[in-house]
Amino acid sequence: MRDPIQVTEAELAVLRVLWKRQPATVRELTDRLYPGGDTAHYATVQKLLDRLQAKGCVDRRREGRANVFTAVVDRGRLIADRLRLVADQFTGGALAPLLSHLVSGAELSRDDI
Amino acid sequence: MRDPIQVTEAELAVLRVLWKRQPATVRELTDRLYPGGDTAHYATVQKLLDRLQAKGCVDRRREGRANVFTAVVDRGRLIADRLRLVADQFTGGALAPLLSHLVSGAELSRDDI
DNA sequence: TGACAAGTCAGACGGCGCGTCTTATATTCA
DNA sequence: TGAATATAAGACGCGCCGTCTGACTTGTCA
Repeated sequence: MRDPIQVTEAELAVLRVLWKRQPATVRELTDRLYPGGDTAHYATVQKLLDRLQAKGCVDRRREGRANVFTAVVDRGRLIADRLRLVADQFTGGALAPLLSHLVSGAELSRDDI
Repeated sequence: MRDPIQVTEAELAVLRVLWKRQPATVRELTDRLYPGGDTAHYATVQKLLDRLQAKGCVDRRREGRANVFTAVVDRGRLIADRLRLVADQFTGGALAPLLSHLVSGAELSRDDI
């Protein structure tokens, strides 16, 4: 099976913006993440996008002289992968035992099923 | 609220042994984790126990010339903390949205509730 | 008692990932 | 052509993690 996608906090911040405003340039993303950001911040976002692309989370498309980025993984996929990691570490991969720890904090559980 | 406990993979391996054979000396743990391990592995386990104690996961008690360790957190506590982190990152802290990603892989969900 | 084995403790090390930043190069347009 | 804007590649510092070394303490037994 494909191995789970692991995303860092800064990378996730980029994805969060992308999920809202789908195709976006580096500049648009930078303006949202670092309002009034300078050249360095711009390059930071670029590097994060590089790594996101390497992880298969993002698609890069040339448009004019700029790159336009699109997210190719959704939030649910990342969540599922993270939960799988937790399951692997704690319950030998079984997902069911995790349920009990969720419902202790969640109240509308019956509706979901 | 107290902040969630974060444990690394090697630290978790120590805890897994402890959860089975409750009070245990460094030697016992080392023999289980590094069969035929030398002095260096012994020291590694010691350092891991140091860090586990600093994180409040383990209790150290002197017995003769040796230290005897006991786990003071259970697996469920660590799982709950990890799930909380996932929720914070992806759903703004809400646990309920995580449920749907669990049931896709788990089948006995009705029994748990 | 003195020497030796066994355990403890503090600290340093290499590697790696993450977020950041610098620099050099390419592209577009007035 | 030159200025503005974008890209691309790489280096940097920091912190964490797992490991390992060495000096010190504690108990045991001839």
